Amino acid sequence: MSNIAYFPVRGPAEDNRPGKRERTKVANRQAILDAARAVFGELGYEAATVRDIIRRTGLASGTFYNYYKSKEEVFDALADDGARRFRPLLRTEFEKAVDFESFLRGAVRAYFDFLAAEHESWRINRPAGEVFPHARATPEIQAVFDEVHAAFAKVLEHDHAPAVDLDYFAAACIAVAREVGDKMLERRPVDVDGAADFAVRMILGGLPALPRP
Amino acid sequence: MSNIAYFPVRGPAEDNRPGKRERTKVANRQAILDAARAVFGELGYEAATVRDIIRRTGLASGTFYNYYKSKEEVFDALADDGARRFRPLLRTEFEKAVDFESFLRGAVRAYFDFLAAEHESWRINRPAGEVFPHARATPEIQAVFDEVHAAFAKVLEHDHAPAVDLDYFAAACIAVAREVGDKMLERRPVDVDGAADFAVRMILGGLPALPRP
DNA sequence: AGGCCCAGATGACGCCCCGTCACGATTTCA
DNA sequence: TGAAATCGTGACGGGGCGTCATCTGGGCCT
Repeated sequence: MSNIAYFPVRGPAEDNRPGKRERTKVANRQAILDAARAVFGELGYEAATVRDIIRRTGLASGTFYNYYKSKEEVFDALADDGARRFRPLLRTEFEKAVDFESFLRGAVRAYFDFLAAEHESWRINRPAGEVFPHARATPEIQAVFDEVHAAFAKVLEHDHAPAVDLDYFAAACIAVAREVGDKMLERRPVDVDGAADFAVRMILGGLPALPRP
Repeated sequence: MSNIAYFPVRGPAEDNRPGKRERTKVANRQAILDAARAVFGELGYEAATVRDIIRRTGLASGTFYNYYKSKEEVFDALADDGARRFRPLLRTEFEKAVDFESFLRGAVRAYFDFLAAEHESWRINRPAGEVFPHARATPEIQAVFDEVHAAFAKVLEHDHAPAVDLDYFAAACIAVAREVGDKMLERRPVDVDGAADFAVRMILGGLPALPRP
């Protein structure tokens, strides 16, 4: 053996790759998240257990609790993840928008596209009838709601639109988008355009403005 | 003591009161339901256990399972109970209605009144943030949805209104009513009139028709 | 009234899942 | 290289779940 010891040389391009500890940590966290998505998809939320999730990763049961406190927390992390990925799309629509109508149309369209895409990674083999607790108000989801609320306020003000009860209005819009979005996913083929058109007209003009099929 | 023994005489008005067996059965079922309502109110749905419920009744744990299969089933029974009590109110509104607008107004108003009344018996001491699985599609709740759907179809046809995508439309209306109703309950004082007015205008005319506060 | 029968109340039991913790392996740092 | 820190591990106690053998008392007959 050379008596010149080997030391990893860090060149000018500093190797800022985290150490092994850190790498396995993020890998484990991600593995648990992936396993959880799969298990929730196959067994449904209620039936899934922490051990079902951790078993799929090959890790020990105790390890799960180094990353998440409970099944609920993992689920919330998945939900947060979705919300976190959606937020930039929403922001883009806000920046593109020139008035309330264009913002609404863009945002609904973005949401429905997002829904359709996510749909694939979830509905693998879900027991019929079970409903995921979509409504969980995780921090990131709440942030999305707040952002919608704020965007509505700004855009409506810019339009010199008459003041409305924003709390009710934003809630109603989100409700319409959610429900029509859900129904959209149940139809074959999935018609994002049609559903988005419906939701936008519903919000902008109510019953008289709806498309006639 | 008189030597003329006392025998309860069953007159022509036959005593068809059920026997003691049957009476304790309905009493137990009701006791479990009441206890469940209280426990769900105090601990929230997730934290509540079958034993919390049965303990409050003084019955043995096994007895619970003579009446309901699980915590879920008891919760669904409570939800069904609410839906079953609401259905006649909805039907009354349908019979009173002369056109779509009057039906919608009556139905929304009835629902919000119902919500405000039920509110009392539930929000006793609920842990903040937890959301009940309102969305559970129990048979009775599904029946209410179907009835709204059917009523919409009949009333709109009677109005000679242009055909719309009833599935989307009914879902959107229910979503608006639910969400605005929820928000209504969070405000002090609870303003049923204002909330109903908002929801009805939202559905009938969308954003431009909303009241300006 | 007395006796038989069975619906249904009872609670102990075994099962499974939960969350913890003491231990050991591996990485990091001096 | 050795000490210290970090984190994976799986056994364990705790507790809720749903069942079942047993017991109790109401219904019904003679």
